[in-house]
Amino acid sequence: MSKASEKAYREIREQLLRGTFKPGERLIEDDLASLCGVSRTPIREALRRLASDMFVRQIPNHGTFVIETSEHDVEDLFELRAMLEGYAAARAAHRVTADALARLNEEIARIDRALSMQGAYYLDTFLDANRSIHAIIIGLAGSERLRLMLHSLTEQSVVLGTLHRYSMEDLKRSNEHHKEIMAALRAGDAIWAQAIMTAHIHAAFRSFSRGEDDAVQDKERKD
Amino acid sequence: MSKASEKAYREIREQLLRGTFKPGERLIEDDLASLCGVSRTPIREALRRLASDMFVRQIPNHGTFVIETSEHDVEDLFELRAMLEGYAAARAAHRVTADALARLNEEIARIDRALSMQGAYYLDTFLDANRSIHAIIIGLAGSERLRLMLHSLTEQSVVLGTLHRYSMEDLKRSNEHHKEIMAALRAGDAIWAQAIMTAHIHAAFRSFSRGEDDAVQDKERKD
DNA sequence: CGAACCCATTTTGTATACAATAAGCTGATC
DNA sequence: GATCAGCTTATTGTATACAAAATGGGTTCG
Repeated sequence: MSKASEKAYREIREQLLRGTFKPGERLIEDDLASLCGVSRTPIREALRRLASDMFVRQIPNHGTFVIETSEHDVEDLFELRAMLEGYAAARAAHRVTADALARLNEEIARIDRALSMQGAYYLDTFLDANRSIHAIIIGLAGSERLRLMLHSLTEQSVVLGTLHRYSMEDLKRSNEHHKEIMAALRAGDAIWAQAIMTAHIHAAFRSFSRGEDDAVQDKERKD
Repeated sequence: MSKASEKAYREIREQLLRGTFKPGERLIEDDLASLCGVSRTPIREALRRLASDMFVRQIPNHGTFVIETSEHDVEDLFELRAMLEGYAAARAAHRVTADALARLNEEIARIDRALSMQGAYYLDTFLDANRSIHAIIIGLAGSERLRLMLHSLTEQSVVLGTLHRYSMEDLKRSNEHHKEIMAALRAGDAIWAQAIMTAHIHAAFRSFSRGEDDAVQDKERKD
């Protein structure tokens, strides 16, 4: 945690996201240790964290392997996220505060500005503000367990490469959803909030799924 | 995992459930090591697992502490379980097999027999069969992620001492729910399955909550 | 020619030793 | 008398050494 363990976690995670370690590949603790410049002890801690994040899979006495992901997995992931975030939004509608609404409004405006200015880093701004928006809503739900579960799911969607696949149209619609979610929260309408949030996640999945079509066909042709 | 780590995990978990380690108490790795008869290395692995199970809370460079639980936590836990198991039941209705129905039927009958015979271990039988029933349904849902999340939640409800609080009436109603869930699955009716499963979990919560009333009132009087 | 067994090597699991950091306590100073 | 500094001790974090287990390859036997 304090230094070596955290460093190892970040480094291995980075390599996994970069694709240096391929799905199914076995990760040797000694190799990772020399790669990260630390001993095996913090490496083992890092691998355990990555396993609980479902980035890798550990088999006792056999080693740890990079997770192999399927199309079915992606759909599963989004469905769970849609359900849990919908639930979070419903709870948030009952517990929303003026301060939270103000913060949501600021983030939503930030996305609007970034998208209209068409600057170089509009996507980074979107991703950052989007993360904040969802964090605020999940925070309003007031369940640490729920927060952890959703954190795990969003982490997993990162490793599946579901980001950077959205068109400008997708991003604009996404932010319109944000505005509607905020309206539902302000109205204290839990069912509305839940429904629009569920739609929001499903729409994101379809955007991703559309962009992925070629790769899917390639994969399936091999079988 | 293989031996020492697993032993340490089970031993510490056992002590936590027994209440030997009190909520908020700090757990010293060295003490646990001598208690379990292993070195600190597997102890640290065990503590990490227990932390991801939310049995303990780890603060970097400060130590690990037994989780402190509140009434709000219990309600939160059951609400999440109700939602997730309801979702699992809905998915199960679409994917149910004849074999699974047969196994469900056997477990339900096992509970009926145990409850009607009033034997000494009817509660153990109930708990075991109940676990099987829920495992079968979650398995039918076909989502490893969902299975893991629910496993974590049920583990947590164990540490909160939510078992051994149910009356005979509660257990009988519970098994009637099981029968109705099975009927919904056989009919392939996802909405019915989801609704009755959600009710099933909420009923369990109210049973538990009722038995807990005195303790709750004591707690609240202090504030 | 194939399969199974045994040995060498690699890799994971555990123990111990060491380093770094935090908590507690004594004593000095204001 | 209280507070803060510095030291001592206790505890966590990391490295290394050792033990157990698994993989892989080669040989032998059917």
